[in-house]
Amino acid sequence: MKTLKSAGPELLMLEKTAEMKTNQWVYQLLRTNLLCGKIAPGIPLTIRGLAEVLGVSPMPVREALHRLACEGAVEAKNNRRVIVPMMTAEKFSELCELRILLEAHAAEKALPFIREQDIANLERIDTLVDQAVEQGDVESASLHNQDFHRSLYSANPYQIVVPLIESLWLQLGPFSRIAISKLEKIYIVDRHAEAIEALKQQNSFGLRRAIEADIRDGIASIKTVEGIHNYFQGVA
Amino acid sequence: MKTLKSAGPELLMLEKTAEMKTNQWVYQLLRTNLLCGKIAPGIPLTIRGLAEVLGVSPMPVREALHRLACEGAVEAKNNRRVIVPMMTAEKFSELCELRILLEAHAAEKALPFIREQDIANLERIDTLVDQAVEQGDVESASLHNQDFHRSLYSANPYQIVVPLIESLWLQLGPFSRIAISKLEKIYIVDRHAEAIEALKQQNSFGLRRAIEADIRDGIASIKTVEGIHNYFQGVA
DNA sequence: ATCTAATATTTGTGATCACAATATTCTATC
DNA sequence: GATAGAATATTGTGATCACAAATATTAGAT
Repeated sequence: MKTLKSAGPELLMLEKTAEMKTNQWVYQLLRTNLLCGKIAPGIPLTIRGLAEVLGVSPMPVREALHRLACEGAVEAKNNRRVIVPMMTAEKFSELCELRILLEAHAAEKALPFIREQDIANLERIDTLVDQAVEQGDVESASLHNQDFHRSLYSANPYQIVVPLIESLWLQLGPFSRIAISKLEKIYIVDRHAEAIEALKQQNSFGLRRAIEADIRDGIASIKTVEGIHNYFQGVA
Repeated sequence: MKTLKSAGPELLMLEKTAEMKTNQWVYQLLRTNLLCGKIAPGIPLTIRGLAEVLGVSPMPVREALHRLACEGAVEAKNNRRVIVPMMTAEKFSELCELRILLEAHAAEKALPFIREQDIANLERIDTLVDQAVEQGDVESASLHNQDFHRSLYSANPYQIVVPLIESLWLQLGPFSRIAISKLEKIYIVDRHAEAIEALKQQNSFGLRRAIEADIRDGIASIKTVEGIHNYFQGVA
């Protein structure tokens, strides 16, 4: 049986800062690795195995795995095995549709709360995305892109939808990264710029369109990736 | 300070069946009590306190509370206190909008997968709702109503959206119950019947409309409840 | 050599303990 | 009497252990 331990410590490590609690560190670390696709679908994740690799007690790992299962990032089988779920074409399609549905709604709901400083902040983040893409820093680009979306939606103080959206991102796993990495720079800049322009004009419909297009561009770019089909049906 | 323990063991108890694991029992019990509104907003929930009331070790309670926090049913403050979140008018409104958005989508996506036996099953569940409402059994009516919606959406085997919807129900907490309890019987029957009729005719648009109307009816009925404003802003 | 049964290992869960951080209560001072 | 500070109690977290269930491995029989 192939396990994570036998597959080698292929985990991307995050350094644990002092003020950070262990459970948060483990959670963030596993979350990041799942989003990167570092942990292949089908490989069983065990509490003790991960605890040993990370050098912590099983307790924080237990907690993090439960939370990730709750968010849909990992799947708790009834054999009481925890694995990274397989991706299927249908599941991928449904996740993308839900992203568009929820993020367009979230953007529209955030619009009335957007102040000048929020727009300035979004422009700053967009610059960071731009720079990261230019430098080919996929990790940063993906991170800042998510930050752009989250910052926009979070302008609405009555927040229900952002956690739901983040759950979708988690379930999309490595695909959100792939989208960013393969995307021509101009696309991202365009869509984000369009969104910012719509914000300035208080143009609700334009904002929806910009966000929807941003997501669709990402999806379209994924389909151009060579050998992307290997990511489906669990073939790592 | 008013705590759960000092407030008395006002918890609605579920009996723990043998094949049920302790953590599931605790989770279901707390979940049910939150949906009933048995636990008032603002009251701090402590691991040890609940463990003592339930007669279990702190460990399953710790797990259940973390999961409920992840689902938005309880709120983990940074003081590391866990409380039932307050309901505000804006939050309530946003939750209802998201319910309509997601459930209409879910219904539409389920439609192509609906078989004859699914329709028969939905009709059976609807009868149960009907009976429960007739007998004034709010608990059963609420349960069967949720079952109706969940069964409909779950016909789609590529399920992403149902957990998101269930999270919304949890965050709406006691309100979903109130809606059922105060609703004139005829309304529910009508909307569910409309939905079933649309299913039979493979009428996607009609199905959306029926589901949306069903949810809106519930919301409308809530607003007629005497003293409903006490449920907002945390006044228990 | 292959299939089955028994053994051994691994795994998740639940319980208990230690500890640091937070909250609460008590006390001294003005 | 009110307020600030100290002492006390409570809480969540992390670690370790015991145990039952599930898996993996081995032994035996045909």
